[in-house]
Amino acid sequence: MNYWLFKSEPDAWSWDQQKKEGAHGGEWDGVRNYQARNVMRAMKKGDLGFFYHSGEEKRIVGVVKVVAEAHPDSTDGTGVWECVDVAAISDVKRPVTLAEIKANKALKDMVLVNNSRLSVQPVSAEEWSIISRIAGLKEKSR
DNA sequence: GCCAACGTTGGC
DNA sequence: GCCAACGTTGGC
Repeated sequence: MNYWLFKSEPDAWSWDQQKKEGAHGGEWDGVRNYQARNVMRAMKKGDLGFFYHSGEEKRIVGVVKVVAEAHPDSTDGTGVWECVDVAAISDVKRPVTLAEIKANKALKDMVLVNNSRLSVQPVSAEEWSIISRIAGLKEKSR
């Protein structure tokens, strides 16, 4: 099991919209960055990810599950870009802000802290554990 | 609104 | 293959 973080401007694609897609989920489409694409290629069905709102909010607001592994992005005509499908599985009890993450020494190596521009990121098992505890997540979505 | 960081493009 | 110019992202 690996862990990830999906970043989105809520104006472009919000956690509410993600939840409305239900358990079946939908494409994490629109990514046009090779590094982010490669991160998605490494994902396996059943992996978990944090859903992060960038911009005004700058906080983790939910947890998603990878429900389909990398496949061509239906919004791309060139055949270059791929995406995974993700489904919302849980709200966080308490959102975890970027400020909190930055203030936590154990999280100083997070990609979110060091390469904030990467829109799809890996999260280590340790980082996942720390944040999910702060977020008040239930055991099954850790 | 500004700017740093990063990626892409295109001329050479 | 290098690098300047430019565009975008996202935090502040």
